[in-house]
Amino acid sequence: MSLPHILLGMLKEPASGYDLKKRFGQSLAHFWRAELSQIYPTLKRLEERSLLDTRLEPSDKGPDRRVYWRTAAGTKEFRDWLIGGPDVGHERIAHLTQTFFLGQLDDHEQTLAFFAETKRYFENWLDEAKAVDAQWRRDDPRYPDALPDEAFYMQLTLRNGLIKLAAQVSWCEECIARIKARVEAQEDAVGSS
Amino acid sequence: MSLPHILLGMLKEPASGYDLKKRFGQSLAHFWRAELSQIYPTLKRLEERSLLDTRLEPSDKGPDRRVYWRTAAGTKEFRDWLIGGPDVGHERIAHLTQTFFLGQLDDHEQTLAFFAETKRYFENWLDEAKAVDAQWRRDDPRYPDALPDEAFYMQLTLRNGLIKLAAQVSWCEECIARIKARVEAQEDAVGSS
DNA sequence: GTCGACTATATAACTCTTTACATAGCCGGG
DNA sequence: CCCGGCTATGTAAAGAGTTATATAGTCGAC
Repeated sequence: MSLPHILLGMLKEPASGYDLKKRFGQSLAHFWRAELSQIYPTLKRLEERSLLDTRLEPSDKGPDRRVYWRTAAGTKEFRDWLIGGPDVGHERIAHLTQTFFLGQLDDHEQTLAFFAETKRYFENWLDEAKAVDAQWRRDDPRYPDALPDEAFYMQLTLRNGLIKLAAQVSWCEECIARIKARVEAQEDAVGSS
Repeated sequence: MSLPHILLGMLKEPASGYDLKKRFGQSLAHFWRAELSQIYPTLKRLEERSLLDTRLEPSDKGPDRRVYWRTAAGTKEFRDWLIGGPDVGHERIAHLTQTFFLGQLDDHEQTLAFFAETKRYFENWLDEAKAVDAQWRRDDPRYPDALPDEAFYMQLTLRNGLIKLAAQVSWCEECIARIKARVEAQEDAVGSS
């Protein structure tokens, strides 16, 4: 249920579907993704509900652009979404469903490879987040606590990434160490039997 | 794309759709949810693909139960899912999309309320996870590292919860402190102008 | 001059997911 | 005896989301 609200949030300034897709790619993409084929019909539906208004604009480097912006009703809907409290309780974390069943795999090399790859994934993402943090710090002397509101709250989402990704990496390290210890304990048991 | 694989994972032992829904409710529900209306057609499709086999069983306390279990092909499909590497990179975290846009809300009382509620949510969940941890420890002297494989990997998902939820709570605390500091800085600026 | 890359919008087909509804047997309480 | 709650299976409708495809203009490279 979030994409319509996210698009409303992004449409404080007028933009086309194509613009919005590009803006997703930057910071928002780390916690929400959307394809053009989902964005276009969603914008259309928001216009039908009078939460957005639209007009065609000529483009100097391609076909006409359909630009959307929030109506007063759209702004109200967006604010109600924010004021309505955090949208929590239905996260889906596929890699944990796999971890949950990993005991059905008898080969511990495969389970170690699973956690090694998971760790690599989170480490790469953490490095990326650290680079963004450093870049933003260089770009604005007010970083992070004296930034204007909009940038400040975006920085809070980046902080969430830094904290959570570090936690994930250390969880992976713990898993790997504990699995290795189990494997060694099993080998000892076999050796002494 | 995970529900079919999750159901295959749960169907190491035969079960009906109704059973599976109840099993979801216990530990798995924290990182994946599914309604009966999604489970039933998914089981049917898995049977059509010959990954499950089924038979009707009489029930002593209600209508007949349709019980499913994995075929050899189903077990292979399930193992391939686990071996295929972690399914990461398309998590969706709605409350961070809200945080991202919170700067568009001018009233800092509302943004503080947002983080207070987010913190409350994660704290409750963390308390629940700690209680499960303590219960499992009481129930089995092998807890946590000498458990049989299946229980051990489930414990790893619980550990993930304990680590990540603690990180989320401290992130919320940091956000609240930093927002309050900004509000005070703004009031000082107004007072001295 | 045409080919590939980028800009730009959109539909089709399919699966996933949620909410609501329909059906029906069993059981205990009032 | 009927009602509510639990067991049990399912369908309908709508929206969410992915992958593939179609169309078409601009621009630079070769």
